[in-house]
Amino acid sequence: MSLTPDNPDNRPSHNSAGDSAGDRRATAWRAFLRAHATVIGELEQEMEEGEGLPLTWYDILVNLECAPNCRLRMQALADSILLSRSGLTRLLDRMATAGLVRREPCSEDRRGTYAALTDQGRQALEKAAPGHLAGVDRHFLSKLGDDDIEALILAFGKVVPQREPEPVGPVRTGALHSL
Amino acid sequence: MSLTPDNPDNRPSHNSAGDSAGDRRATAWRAFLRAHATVIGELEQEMEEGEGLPLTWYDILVNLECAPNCRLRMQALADSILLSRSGLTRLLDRMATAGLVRREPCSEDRRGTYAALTDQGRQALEKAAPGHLAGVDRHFLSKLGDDDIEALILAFGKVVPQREPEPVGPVRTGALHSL
DNA sequence: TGGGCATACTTGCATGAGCAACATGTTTGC
DNA sequence: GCAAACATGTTGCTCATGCAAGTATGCCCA
Repeated sequence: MSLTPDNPDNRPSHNSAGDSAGDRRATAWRAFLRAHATVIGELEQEMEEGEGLPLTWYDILVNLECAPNCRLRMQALADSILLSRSGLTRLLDRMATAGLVRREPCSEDRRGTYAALTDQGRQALEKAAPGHLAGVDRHFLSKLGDDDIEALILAFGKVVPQREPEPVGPVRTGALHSL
Repeated sequence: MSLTPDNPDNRPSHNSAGDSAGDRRATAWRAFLRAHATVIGELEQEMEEGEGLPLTWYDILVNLECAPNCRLRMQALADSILLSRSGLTRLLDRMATAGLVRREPCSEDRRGTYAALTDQGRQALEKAAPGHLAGVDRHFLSKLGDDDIEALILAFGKVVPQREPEPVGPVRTGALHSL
C-alpha cells in the first residue's frame, strides 16, 4: 500500500502508466503539504517585505472585523484562528501595543475579555488587505480553474466536516484561517 | 470580487443559488488552510501522545532513509523539508543527541557535512511509521475518494510546479513534506 | 600563486508558540 | 447558601525557528 517510508524505489517503480492507488494517495498527501508550506511561505515573505502585517495579525483583524460589534471573546478568537489561549493573550498584547486592537472588559461575564478592533486596526486591515488578497490570488487561486476550486472545496469539506465542535484541546499550529 | 475582509454582507449577498466565483475561491482558500491546520494538529497531537517522534523528526528520518547511503548533505536536507539551514543545524543537534542521526564529514567538500541515519534512527522510524501512516490515513486520506485524490494532485501540481528550483531564500514554515 | 568572492555550515540573538500553574469569577449540587 | 467543580484569561518557563554575522573551505581568474 505504499506510503511506507522504507521504499526508495517506490515512486520510480516499474509502472508504465499509473502508480498504485496507495502511491497516488501518498503523492496527494505530499503535494498537499508542499503546497501549503510553499504558498504560506511566499505569502509571509511578501507580507514582511511589503507594508507588513504578519499573517497572524491579519487573521485576527479579519476575524474581528467580521464579528458583531467588531469584537470577540478571547476564547472564541483563539478557536477561530486555532491558536492556544496563551498564544492569543500574547499576540493581543503585541497588537494592542501597536494600537490595532483593544481589550474590553466583558460585563456579562466578569472573567471574560473582549478583543476589539480599533480604528487604527481597521485602517491597517484595509491597507493590508489588497496586498494580501493579491498574494493569495497570485500564489494560489489564480493558478486554479473553477473546477479545481470546486474539487478542493469538496475534498476539504470531507476532511474537516466544517466548523467542527473542536473535539479535544485547541489544536496547535497557528495558521491563518480567515480568507 | 469578494475575498475582501471589509465586507460582512459579502457572503449573504443577494445571491439566491450559488455564491459568486470569488466567494467560492475564498471558500476554497479557507478550507485549504483549515484542513491543513486541523490535520497537522491532530497528527502532531497523536504523535506526542503515542510513541512520539515529532513530525519534523519523522520527516528527517524519512528523507535520510530514502537517500543514497542513508545520508544527505545538510543543505539538501534543509531544502527537502523546507527548513532554514540554521533551523536544520539545531534540529540535527537534538536528533544527534537522541542518537537517531549522526554527522559525518564530507570528504569531497570539506566544508560540507552529511547527516546520516543511525541504526537507532532507522529503528525509531520503523517503530513510528505505522502510527504515522495510520494517522495520515485516518485524518486525511481515508476520507477522500480516488477522484478527490486525483483532483488534489492535479490542483496542487498547478500551484507548486514540482520540485521547484526554489526561487529565493529558503521558505520558512517548517512543515513536513515527506509522505 | 594568491586575492577575492562564493558556498556550507554554525552561532548569537530575538521572536512566537505551547503547557502547566495561577488568579479570578461562575455554575452546580447538596 | 455554600463548597466544590469548572471556565476564562494571564504568567513562568521552555522550546523551536529565522535572520544576520561568523568561520572554514573551495573556486576562479589574473
